Amino acid sequence: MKDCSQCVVRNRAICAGLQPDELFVLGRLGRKQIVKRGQIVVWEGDESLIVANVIDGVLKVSMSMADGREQIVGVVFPSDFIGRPFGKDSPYSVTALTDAELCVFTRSAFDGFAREHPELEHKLLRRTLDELDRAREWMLLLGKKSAGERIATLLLEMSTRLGEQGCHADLSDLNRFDLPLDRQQIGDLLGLTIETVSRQLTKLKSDGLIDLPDRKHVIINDRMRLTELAMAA
Amino acid sequence: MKDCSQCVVRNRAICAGLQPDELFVLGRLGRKQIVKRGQIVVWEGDESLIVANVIDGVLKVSMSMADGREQIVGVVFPSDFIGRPFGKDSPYSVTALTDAELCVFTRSAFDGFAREHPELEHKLLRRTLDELDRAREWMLLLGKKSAGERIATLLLEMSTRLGEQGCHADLSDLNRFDLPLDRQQIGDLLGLTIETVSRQLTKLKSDGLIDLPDRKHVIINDRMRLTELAMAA
DNA sequence: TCGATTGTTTGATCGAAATCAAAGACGGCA
DNA sequence: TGCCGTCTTTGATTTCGATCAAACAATCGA
Repeated sequence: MKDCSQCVVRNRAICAGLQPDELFVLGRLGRKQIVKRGQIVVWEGDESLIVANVIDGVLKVSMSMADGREQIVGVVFPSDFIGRPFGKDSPYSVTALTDAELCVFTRSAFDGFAREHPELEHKLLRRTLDELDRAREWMLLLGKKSAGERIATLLLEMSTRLGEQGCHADLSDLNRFDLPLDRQQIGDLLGLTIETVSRQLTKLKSDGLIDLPDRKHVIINDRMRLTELAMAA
Repeated sequence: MKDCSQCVVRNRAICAGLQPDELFVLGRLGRKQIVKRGQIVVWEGDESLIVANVIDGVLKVSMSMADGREQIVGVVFPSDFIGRPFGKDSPYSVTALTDAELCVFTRSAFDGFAREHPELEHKLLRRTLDELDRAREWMLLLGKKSAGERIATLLLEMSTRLGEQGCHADLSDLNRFDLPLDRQQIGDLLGLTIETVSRQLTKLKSDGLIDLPDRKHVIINDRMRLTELAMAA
């Protein structure tokens, strides 16, 4: 890594808050890596060799069964952390959903550095606690919500997660975004089939809650009704 | 807390590894609390006021929707940690499934102590990473597994989690245990109804994979076939 | 610009689990 | 010991989403 002080996720990633000299040492351990859409960065079941900060792009975290059924268990955005520190194997795969840019560390080097820098471990702990909250929220969705509720929840979640990225002075943009997932991936995230995803999206559109100008682009017209739907209020 | 050095979860809880003087300080911050089966320890949506180590008993972590649908998002055993540190509100409830004994801290006191003791935060981080792995494994179950696969997975998971508790020289006991959950709670954990849970358990019994001498007691007769079922091998 | 490939929508049918309903078994307590 | 309330099992029916099938739309390379 050339110069962490210039990093676009400098103030949001877990390295934020490190002293300049610490940041320099960490920078020497990491290297920037470009990955193409579809590329697998971490393999489920393999030894956990690397961890990384996401600089740009969106990636999925997924687990699968012997017969190929796959569940997406996390979606990762710029400034988020990926990989499984402090563990022998990675229980999940990480795959780029868009072209992406990562700041990659060998796990052993990262683990060592982290153990010597409590501030970094603290940041990682907070992030992991947040990720656990999100995973549990998703368990509620997968265990109890109907197809319509799941789609509504996804759209709102994507709106906010993507919105956290740009620092909008203007929040109106929250209602327009591009889904980084295709229909199959939405299904794998929501525990639904591609057909059900398509039908539910079409229904939301014909009910006027959203518009779908093209495959990826979503416009939320009625955030309130969408929220009611998502929470079954 | 009188004396942490006598604590039954001394070597397994996150306080393990602290120096005697540190343990003394932490001990002054905590107090032992007995809770009865069914008692709610943490309320979903409320300010996160307390965290605790589980000394004895089993508790559930759950989230619910406005209309009452409930999903159990975690089951907690002795030496596990409960509550949401470093966060304003608790996004989930914690309820005792059996009579239980806790070592309770106010969240603010715990947060403060943790920030000053990197070794404790490191233990908590590892535990949170493990819990996240488990949550994601459960997302795969909720999103993709059939009712039969879910029940098989649950029985094996309970067998190992409960087995980690006692330090069995004799491992044969792993195949006999008491479920700390009733049928409704099993349903809330697996995303199934009580009737489906009952039918699937009856099926496993009539197929000879398990025995059910009474409501709570489970005997695993054929762990291998049960494992195949759980993983759809 | 065309044609092939991939991704999406729409329609028809099926099936696993939910729901509705009732009987049965257990456990606690007088 | 016997009764009552709760939990569990079993049976009948329905439903939501899966599966099967085909048309349609978008994207890309030649």
